Amino acid sequence: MDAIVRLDRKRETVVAESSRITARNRVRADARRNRERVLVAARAVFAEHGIDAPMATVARRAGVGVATLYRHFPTRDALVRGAFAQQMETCARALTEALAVPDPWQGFQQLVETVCALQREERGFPAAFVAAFPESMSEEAQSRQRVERDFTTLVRRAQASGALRADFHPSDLVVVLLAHCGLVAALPDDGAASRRLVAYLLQSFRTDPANKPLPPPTALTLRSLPIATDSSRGQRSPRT
Amino acid sequence: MDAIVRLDRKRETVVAESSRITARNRVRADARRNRERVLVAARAVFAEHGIDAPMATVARRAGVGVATLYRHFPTRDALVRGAFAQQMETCARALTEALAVPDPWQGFQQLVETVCALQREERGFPAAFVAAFPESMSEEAQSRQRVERDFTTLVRRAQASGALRADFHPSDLVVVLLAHCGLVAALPDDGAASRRLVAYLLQSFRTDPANKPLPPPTALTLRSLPIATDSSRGQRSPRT
DNA sequence: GTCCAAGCGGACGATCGCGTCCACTTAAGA
DNA sequence: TCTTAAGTGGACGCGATCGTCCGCTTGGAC
Repeated sequence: MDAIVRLDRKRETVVAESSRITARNRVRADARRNRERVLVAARAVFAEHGIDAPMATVARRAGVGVATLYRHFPTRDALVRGAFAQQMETCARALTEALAVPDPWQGFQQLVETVCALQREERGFPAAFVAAFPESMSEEAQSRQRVERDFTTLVRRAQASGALRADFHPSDLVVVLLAHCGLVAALPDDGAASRRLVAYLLQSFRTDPANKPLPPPTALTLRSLPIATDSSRGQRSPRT
Repeated sequence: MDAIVRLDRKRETVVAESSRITARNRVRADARRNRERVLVAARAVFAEHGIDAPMATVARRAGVGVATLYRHFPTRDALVRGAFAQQMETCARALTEALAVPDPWQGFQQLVETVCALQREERGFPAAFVAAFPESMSEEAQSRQRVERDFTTLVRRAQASGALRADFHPSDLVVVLLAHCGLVAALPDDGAASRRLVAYLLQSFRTDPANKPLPPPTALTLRSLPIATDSSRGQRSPRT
């Protein structure tokens, strides 16, 4: 494998394509450490300045050079995906767990609440979730298809049990998640608004609206909104 | 008024401050025309590339120079506000009209649906709505206070009539609008998702869920999402 | 200890958007 | 028609971000 054309710059690519399998274990310790540092820094910076924050800011926060960052994550998308891979996996796992819950409605409810809680707790994750959707939720198309099939199964079961309204459509999950993403992205606060929205939506999904008490209302008024202050504006056009 | 200090550069400012009232009618015809052109172009460009689109793009689309644009709208915020002032006024008017509807629940429902329809139809407006919230919905703090008071009145009435659930809080309107903004911003499509969300929420706001049929579900699946395609990515990081 | 390539950092040129400045154009009153 | 200042356009300087390039450092095999 070493006899292949060595046009200097091509070298790296060739190695990457041909011998990554054998080199897997030969990744330098400092490289692995730096990669991890970058991911931690990326989550912090993205949470603070939004996922459009300058790559250099992430690098500085991580204590590495920009080149190091670009080597590990050639594009911003790759970095975003890397930074929130864990959260994405948790989402996927939540679905599996939901299917395992005996009462299908409880499973359904738990799934929605878990995913929304995840979005509300990790700042920057909602934006990443929305931006990377087609590729995300899992790495490959096949896996995505499985997620879809599993969720449909969950919906069918919950409807069969009589708890989930018959006209709920699996695509409504996307609607809920995107709306929720928008809400938490606009309101980086304690999550009261998020909880409130989720409670409302879950109630309207039930066949029998048992009318459980809602979580407490938010302190929002039309005039005392934390939006468009310097901090949240930074979400859109970040500075160093 | 002409005898005031004329330090060359100060001139414009002085005139603006002292004689704008008399000059109101003396605005040149071409200036007014250009202003209008800029507004039209701004709406088009914002709809296409998001409200972060380069100012130069708006100017080019309007067929004017950048200086002209900056003269009429010194900041991006001013331009955004100008571009969507009409929509903002429509929102405010919708509240007044909702109060005039005999059945308070119908008024409430109509208000939510009107505002959401507006957000869904004018691309770029949702982002402007969220970004400019504290200043928007009306020009002055006093006016904002009136909006808040009127909406609270509407809510009280609807609750007294028994149709709106007692634990609905006026701040929930903010929650609904922000969530809806997020949804339509993420999904620049035909509005099916928006209608679906609004219907769900309105149902969960009712005391007696008459369970009217929902609007048709969206065609969304977990894998065939129009998000993160080139067109919607342009919403976030616009190019010329 | 020696070696060497994987890995590293930071400088650098390119690109882009911003907002100002200034010389020119033109609307509109006399 | 003449005058004039309001209005215009585009070039330009500035600063920020991008992603690459290249010489140096260091992990780890021997």
